[in-house]
Amino acid sequence: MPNPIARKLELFKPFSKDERAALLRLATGRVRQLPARTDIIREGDAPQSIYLFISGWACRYKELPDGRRQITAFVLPGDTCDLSVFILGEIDYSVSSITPVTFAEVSREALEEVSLKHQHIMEALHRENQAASAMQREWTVNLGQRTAIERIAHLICEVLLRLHSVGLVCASTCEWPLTQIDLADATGMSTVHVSRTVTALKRLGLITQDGHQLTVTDLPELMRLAIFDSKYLHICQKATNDDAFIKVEPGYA
Amino acid sequence: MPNPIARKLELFKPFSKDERAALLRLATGRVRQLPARTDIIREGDAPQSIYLFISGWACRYKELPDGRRQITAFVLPGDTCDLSVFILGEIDYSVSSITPVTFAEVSREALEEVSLKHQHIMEALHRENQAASAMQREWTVNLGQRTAIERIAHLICEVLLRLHSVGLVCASTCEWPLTQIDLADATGMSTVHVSRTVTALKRLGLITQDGHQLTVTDLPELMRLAIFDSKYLHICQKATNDDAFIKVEPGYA
DNA sequence: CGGCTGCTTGAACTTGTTCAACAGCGGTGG
DNA sequence: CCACCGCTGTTGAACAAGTTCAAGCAGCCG
Repeated sequence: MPNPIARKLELFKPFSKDERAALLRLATGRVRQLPARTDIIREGDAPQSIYLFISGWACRYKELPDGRRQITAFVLPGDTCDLSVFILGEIDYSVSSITPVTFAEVSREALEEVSLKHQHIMEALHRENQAASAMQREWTVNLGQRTAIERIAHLICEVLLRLHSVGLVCASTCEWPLTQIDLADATGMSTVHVSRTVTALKRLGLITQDGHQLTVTDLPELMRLAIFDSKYLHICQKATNDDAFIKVEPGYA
Repeated sequence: MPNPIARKLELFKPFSKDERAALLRLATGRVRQLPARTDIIREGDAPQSIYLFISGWACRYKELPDGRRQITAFVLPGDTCDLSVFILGEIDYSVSSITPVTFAEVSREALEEVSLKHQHIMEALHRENQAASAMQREWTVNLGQRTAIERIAHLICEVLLRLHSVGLVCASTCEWPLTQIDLADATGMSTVHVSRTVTALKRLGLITQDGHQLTVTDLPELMRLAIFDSKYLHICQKATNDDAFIKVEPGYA
């Protein structure tokens, strides 16, 4: 599999050979591995690096002092985390691995050096960052306006398309390491209701699960149910042609 | 009143005389006024300018095709909207005025020119942008984890502190142009329940309303109820000393 | 004055939560 | 190898939170 970071950052605009090489150097420099369910960043940290995620799933979350926990985003291969450190200083959320993860650490200095020489790489990182903001807005809509089944369906659509954009979906099937507890924390629902809702999606013939694999058996209908409009992901269409099983409709309709 | 844009952008790091002058030039260049309840940006637009809000309230929102509407942020004096245009191209949300608003339009060219000459201004704009992302994350938490009364309380705390940071709060009182419909769209609740919840906050002696003015009569208790931690706003502490009536506790506790 | 919009209140209803019991599975240790 | 344990997911039943429907009221503007 090609490096998901290059793949993801190139979605909008292909890199030159030079740029790709520079990016690869970044992504193979200080590579770290962590086991599943381990904190990578804790709220209040002020890390001196950004992270480029190479493999595995993680999540960003915030906790209330009484233990309530909201997952605010999933971090998938090819994602970066998080450019804002250098701008805001202190971080107001935590990041934790869900599966074992590997990621590259890029120091502020390394990043600055690259940004001088390779403007396009910096631009791509900023675009990635803004796309993450757009996702955050859509999550706000998801929690505020959608019903339980719409929420879960929407989340599945989002993850599937994002995984697809980095080549991690095959025949509408992808890894699915999320527990229903994760799903509950991401959608603001109780685990009990998540269970019932996922069951409902299966009974509707929209998804099936086999171990840690999830298959979307009727993506158009899942997207319709979720009122899913992929525009907010800002993923270039070109990427979605690799896999004949995914056809992203322009707009809802 | 001093220009809220300079005031807001300077919260983190004061500008030089030169920079302040340049910013003022931007903010007094192409100034536009719009009446209340008017769209400023529509989803799908690709504006060639960013907006610096000088006076009045606006909101960012997204609509589902069936009419459900989620306000994802309030835009207050001193806020900018939205740097990401130039990075992502097409915009995935709408912005609409709530009161009559005045704002300055800054073209891409003007911005690029300033960014070359006045690095600090650009940095401040980026910081503002990242702070908006942090707010969006907190809104996700608000909708996902907090109960009705906590949500409304949290929203009031946020707006009060933000207004305070640009000098628009006096003796714990501020303008409050939001209808309960706005509040409902922002918190994902029905207007009926917003009404009951606001009434509850009044009965608890935490807030009072007089026409379009809102007074927070017990901010510490409101913050406690809301489980409000101001850190996510990334507002410098210094700003909050101007008004003796507001004391932001560090952390919840 | 009349009509509109926004706010309030009651009552019935819906959605999702909580509590509780249990099943399945994988890992660990005897 | 089996017994046991903890974790995850499932299901039922009672319950709570928030919605919907409906009516009425207050304030504002023309």
